[in-house]
Amino acid sequence: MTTLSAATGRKVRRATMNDVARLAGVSIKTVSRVVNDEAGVHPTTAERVLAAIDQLGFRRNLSARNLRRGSSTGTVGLVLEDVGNPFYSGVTRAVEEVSRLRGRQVITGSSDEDPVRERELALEFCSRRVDGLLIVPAGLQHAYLVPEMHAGTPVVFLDRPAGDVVADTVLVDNVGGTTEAVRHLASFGHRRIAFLGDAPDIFTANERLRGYREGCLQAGIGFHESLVVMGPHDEASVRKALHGLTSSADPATAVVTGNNRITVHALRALAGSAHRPALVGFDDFELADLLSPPVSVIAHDASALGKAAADLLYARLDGDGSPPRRVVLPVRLVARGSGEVRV
Amino acid sequence: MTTLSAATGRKVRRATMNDVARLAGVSIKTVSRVVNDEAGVHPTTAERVLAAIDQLGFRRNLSARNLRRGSSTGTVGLVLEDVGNPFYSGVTRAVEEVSRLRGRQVITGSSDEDPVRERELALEFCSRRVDGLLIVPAGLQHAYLVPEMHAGTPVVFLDRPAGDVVADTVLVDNVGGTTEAVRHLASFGHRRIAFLGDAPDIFTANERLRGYREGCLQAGIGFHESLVVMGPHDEASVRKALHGLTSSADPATAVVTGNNRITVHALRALAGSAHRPALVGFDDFELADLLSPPVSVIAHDASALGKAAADLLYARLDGDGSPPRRVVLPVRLVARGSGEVRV
DNA sequence: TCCTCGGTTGACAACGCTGTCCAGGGCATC
DNA sequence: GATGCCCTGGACAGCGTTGTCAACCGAGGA
Repeated sequence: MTTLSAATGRKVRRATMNDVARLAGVSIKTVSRVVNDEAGVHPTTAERVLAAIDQLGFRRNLSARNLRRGSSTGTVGLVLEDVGNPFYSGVTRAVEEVSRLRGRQVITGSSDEDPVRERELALEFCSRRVDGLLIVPAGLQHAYLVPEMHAGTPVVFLDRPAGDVVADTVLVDNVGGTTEAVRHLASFGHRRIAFLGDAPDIFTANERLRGYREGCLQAGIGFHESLVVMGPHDEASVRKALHGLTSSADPATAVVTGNNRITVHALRALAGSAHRPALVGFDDFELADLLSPPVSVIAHDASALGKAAADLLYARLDGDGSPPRRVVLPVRLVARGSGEVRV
Repeated sequence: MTTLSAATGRKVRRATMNDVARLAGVSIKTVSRVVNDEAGVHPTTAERVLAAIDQLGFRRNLSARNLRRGSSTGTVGLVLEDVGNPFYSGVTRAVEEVSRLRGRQVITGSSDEDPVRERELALEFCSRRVDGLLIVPAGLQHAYLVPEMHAGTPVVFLDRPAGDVVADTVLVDNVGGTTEAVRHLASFGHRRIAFLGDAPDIFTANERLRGYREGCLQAGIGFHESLVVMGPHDEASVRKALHGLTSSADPATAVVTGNNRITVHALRALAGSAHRPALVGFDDFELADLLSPPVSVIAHDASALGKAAADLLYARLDGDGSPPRRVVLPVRLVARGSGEVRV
């Protein structure tokens, strides 16, 4: 590979084993042996080789090595919505942690919830011959992965299931969590409980809506379409939705927010308002306990999600050939104050 | 490459161009031409090849391609302290963004502030022949990178300078920011302003301490060793330090915290306490505006940092051979309330 | 002295792909 | 009918590395 030297702007070529061999006056195979700590090299020879390596700044080319050995590339691909989102960076960290123990590197990419971009990323990773793929799916079409899976690249879906592919999947208990949130609020006397969710084509948003409905039914307060707003993303739309919900003739006295971003937008919208609805948010977030009132949440663990998915992937890489599994991680309600307000 | 098929547990081999060629009844070179959209293939032939590709689930092996072409691997390596930390995940996102436009993938790794781990990661990335390296340095020894840089791998240091290597570096104005924080507090009448910083062997911690001292001198309130505590990491030690500072005979009436983690620990320690010292924290963080009182901070932009570093790296990759640059990004004081309290 | 044996070392091919160069066939031109 | 050119397709080498196999060398035993 030739490239411009940062220091000099001169064209440079990285030293190869051949260069080292020439300089050390040995065959290339001997260099290979030294580099790979293989037995059967005379100490004196090894020393000469090491000196040459040092002098030339040689570093073994892993691509060539893997190509020749036909072995794994030692990488796994992680496609998520946004590496910058604290929730996903927790996932990333956990995946990295597990991968480090397995001696593998993680390549990440953000799909920004765009199915096309997801596909590009995943296939690009496959071209790089990652040993496995972890994907937070955007959209519902994943048939494009079938050839890859068939060719031996294990795929694990995180946080959401794939649309049209049977594969390992790790989810959190979206339905159970939201159900519990509603029942919790109802236990404090609330009967007009609103739900503010993400766009309904997102799996988790839909599941949480299901859980909300289920909670309403279980609490005996009925499910009212008018108390549901799906899709608001930014602060303005959340503010507007909240205003609509709490200022109607028969206003909502409590709100369940469908994810951490919506929760934060809602908190900002409600800041300083005179009478605030009770609130339980899906997803925990830092400092929730320091707000006033502290925010009650349905908590689940990004690292647990990442770890479970990575464990599953590595089990496949270890040869686990059992049928695809679906793991659902538990969530727990953390009562901090904002949800424990009587009507 | 052989591996176990996730679906069947059977050994599978990915199809190669050779397989495709055999199936389509053409030469391997013709397959290559089709795959690379090269001109000069009869449409009928191309169609036959594409059908074979489809049938076999062939996907070009990028490692082999890059090896043969001697071209870039299309990857850059990013070594930071912890991908899970929101600050760094903002950096990661920005790097990814810039890289995407340049058609490159990002490989990340967390050093956990461990120089040995940082070195392992960086050199592993070099073995993978990343086109460039972005490093948030841990420790002060980076001579190990000299052969790599000499071999043509550009390196940009982020957030902190390297110890013993002259290279491109992107920093934020640590000194200026802390100086401003102290002067700001002093302008509200504070004369006993404490500083709670990270371990002094971390560059940013040390710089911010310098800024603190400078601020004290500029404000004419003198620098008092007894008002400085460096090194506390966890909530317990921050709590202890704060208690010591605010309950002495001549207590601190204001505090500057040295980074976002310390700020958060301090806020937690101070929560519910009767009279709180004025506080300005280094690093902005989400929800700072929603706490009571809202937290004043020295803000700087993780994405700006990541973008600046990535831009610098890609300039080098584009052949920029000018002397190493040091970019210092501005910070700004965001007054939200916690720092605007009179003595 | 010859042979064997263990310890070292090297020649060579091949991993999957692409750049170079050449062959064959069809067509227009002379 | 011969010549030259374009179009299509293939043979071959080689990117940097490692697995295979064989060669060499000195020592020790028959």
